[in-house]
Amino acid sequence: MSRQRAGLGTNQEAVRRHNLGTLLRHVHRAGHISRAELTSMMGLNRSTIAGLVAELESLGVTERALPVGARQGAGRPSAGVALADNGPYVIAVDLGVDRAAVARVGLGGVVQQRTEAPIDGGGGEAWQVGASVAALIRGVVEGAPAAAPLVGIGVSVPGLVRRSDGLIRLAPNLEWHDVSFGSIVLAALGLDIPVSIANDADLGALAEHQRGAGVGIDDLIYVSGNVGVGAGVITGGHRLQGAGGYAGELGHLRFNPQGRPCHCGNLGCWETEVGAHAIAEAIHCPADKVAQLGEVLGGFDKPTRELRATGTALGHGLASIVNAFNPRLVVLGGYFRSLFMLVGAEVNAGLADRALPAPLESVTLALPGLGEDSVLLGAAEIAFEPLFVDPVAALGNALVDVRSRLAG
Amino acid sequence: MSRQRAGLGTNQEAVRRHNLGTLLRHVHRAGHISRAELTSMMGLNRSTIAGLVAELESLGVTERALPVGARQGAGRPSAGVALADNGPYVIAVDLGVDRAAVARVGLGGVVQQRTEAPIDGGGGEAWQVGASVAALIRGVVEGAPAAAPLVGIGVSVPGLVRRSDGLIRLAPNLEWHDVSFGSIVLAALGLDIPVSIANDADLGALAEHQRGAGVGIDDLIYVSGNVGVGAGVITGGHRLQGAGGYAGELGHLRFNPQGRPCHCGNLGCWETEVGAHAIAEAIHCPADKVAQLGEVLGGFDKPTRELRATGTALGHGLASIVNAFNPRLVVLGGYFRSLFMLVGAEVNAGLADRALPAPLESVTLALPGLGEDSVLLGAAEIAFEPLFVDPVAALGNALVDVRSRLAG
DNA sequence: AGTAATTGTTGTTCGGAAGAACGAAAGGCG
DNA sequence: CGCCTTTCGTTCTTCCGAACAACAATTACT
Repeated sequence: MSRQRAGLGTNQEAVRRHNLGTLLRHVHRAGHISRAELTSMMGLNRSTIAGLVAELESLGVTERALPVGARQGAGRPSAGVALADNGPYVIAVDLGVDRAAVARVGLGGVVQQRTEAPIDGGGGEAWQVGASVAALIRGVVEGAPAAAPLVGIGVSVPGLVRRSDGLIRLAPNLEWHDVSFGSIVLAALGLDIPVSIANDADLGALAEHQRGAGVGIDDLIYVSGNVGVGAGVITGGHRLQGAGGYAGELGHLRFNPQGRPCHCGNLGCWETEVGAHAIAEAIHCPADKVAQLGEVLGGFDKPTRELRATGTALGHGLASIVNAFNPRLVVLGGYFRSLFMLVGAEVNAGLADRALPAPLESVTLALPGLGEDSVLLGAAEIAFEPLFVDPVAALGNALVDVRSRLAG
Repeated sequence: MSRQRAGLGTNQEAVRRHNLGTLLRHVHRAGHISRAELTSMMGLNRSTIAGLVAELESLGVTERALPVGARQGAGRPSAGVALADNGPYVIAVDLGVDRAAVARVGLGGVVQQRTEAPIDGGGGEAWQVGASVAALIRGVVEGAPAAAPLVGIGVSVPGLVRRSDGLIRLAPNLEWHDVSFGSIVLAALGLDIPVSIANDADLGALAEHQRGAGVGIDDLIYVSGNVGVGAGVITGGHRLQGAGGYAGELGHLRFNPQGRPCHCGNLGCWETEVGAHAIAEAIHCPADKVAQLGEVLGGFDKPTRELRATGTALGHGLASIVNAFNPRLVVLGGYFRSLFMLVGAEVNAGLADRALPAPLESVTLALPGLGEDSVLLGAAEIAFEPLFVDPVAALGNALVDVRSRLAG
């Protein structure tokens, strides 16, 4: 779950910090869990768990709950650990091509409040979008209890995000270059809290791994069809980020060097065959509907010949991906969801035809288990992350009574 | 450095185990290191380090050494921690297409003894190869001090290895399917010790990361030209294995669908353009020399036009890889080493032409820092791994006086 | 009702990291 | 050359927190 900083020893405080964070991670994952389960899962003593739970309760994060329902055999029922009302929450932002979604999300991945608004995709300046997003954030923060601490903001962006500082290097469909969106939003809000920014497909992968179609699966890929084609990779239970954070740009895998020109400057990238513009052209979809390609595809009840060919191309590209990453699961998000429901047979056939036998035999293609909210929940996850690394410190940095601060 | 099992808490013994293992890992990496450096790197107290070092000394793993040379400023010089003679060692096996190399490797990656012998690549049955390898192992074990404990055996294989049990699923150039090579070697030796088996490119990546061109670089790829084309990926400092352990099969990325047939059944895999057979054909190298393609290429002093085209194709393929994984370093091993020395300009140009700007700007192509021994040292690394996870337990399982056991 | 099984609670033990005090070994300086 | 400063090893003590033991609480089963 956690990857330690290399080479460090474990000192006394680190033990407590890690155990407290791990316990909270379990509660976050399960929502409602018994102390007995925590004891067996964490491999610690009953009394140790009791101490940790007591600390979380005194921090206002969890509260004692009734025993969790189904039991087997005799014995005293184990007390439940549940998430507190007025517990910590985060703001999740999903920046799409034509709209921004903002939600207040509590522990357990509970969407407490949600709004969205159209944004000016093409020529919209970043500060304008930032102002719109800030307004949406104000809206969802209004509804939060004053006592609840705000841990941070997580933002999903359809583009390349530098992991060292969250700078948006390139978001082709927003036409952004080197935008420090975190600073923009914080300035518009007048707040100073941690902002985590990441690529939309990466966050889709994270969310599907945590609470979607990929629960318990430590090697999965979320392939996102969202005008451009991107992917998020979870390997060994961790996000594959790469040196700069740009890993997963699978839309620009070489696919057909005799193919069409891609906006990246090359010929025949995979995206030129299975990207939104290519599909829109194949089904004679008007250009202004490309951003809603998922809905358009959902309107089909039978695949056309062109769509079947696209499905095969999708499968062929996935074969390269399966060979390279050997995932157990590939989740098809964005408009690929609708496409896969139409031409799943062709996709699977194309994959089976081109992948190596060994990696092929253990892989499954699946639809997202969280529907459209994958990415938003992923944004919430990265915002929560500091809380699981060091609960006490993260709560110390969190903001309480955000509403009045926003007013002032 | 170490990835904990997910969800577990840290109990008392785990702390000591982790600290002892981490300290030993540092000594293994540096070879000779001062206690003061260990104190600052691990973030623990002086007295704690002293206790850990004392335990390692009593285990016979390290011994007290003179202060490490260069110092700055005043103060008492810090005692050195050095590797003990008669310390633990492993057997590393590198199974090539036409020869097997076997070495006795001590902590610090010190090759203490090394042999190799030709093996019957094409039709050689696995048990025959296993017998040859066992004989080589007997040879290098002969030279070991009787008191030194043997921790395990690490084996590198040019093929797909299942990570759950080390089964060799497919080694095309050995013509092996589903071979349990570990059991075969152990049976031939009459011993029972841990055997770790992995793909050659994976181990090359590991070794270059640990002590080669990629020291300190947590995101790198080792691309191996070794008849077939494979790759090992280190991401976030850890091996990218995938669900079954087959990740990194980049030789079968789709490259040119109008291209030549590949032995995997598809058309135009990258391997059909930059694989050994393709290159051999391009330079009119006789078929029986393909296994020595590296040496053959080393004989060129000027690239031919065909080789320059191959270099460009290599660069184009690497562009897809750089887009997908965003490494900071790509190490070109096997015959790619010789090829890169000849046509490095074309490779770099091909890469720069096709990769996305963001991942491109931070990536470097490099030659292996360990030459031909990358893979062998990687095999030693995986054999040592249990020692760093739990030194006391691993030494408890290790064999002492192996020579007499082999005789009996 | 009685027993076995499981868990919460409380007080104690114990392992090991941290900290303080002191001596040892170097460099720098007059 | 002696003294001071700096840094480190050594030893002893402290302290944190996980483990453990004993007992009470709560269920299922007979």
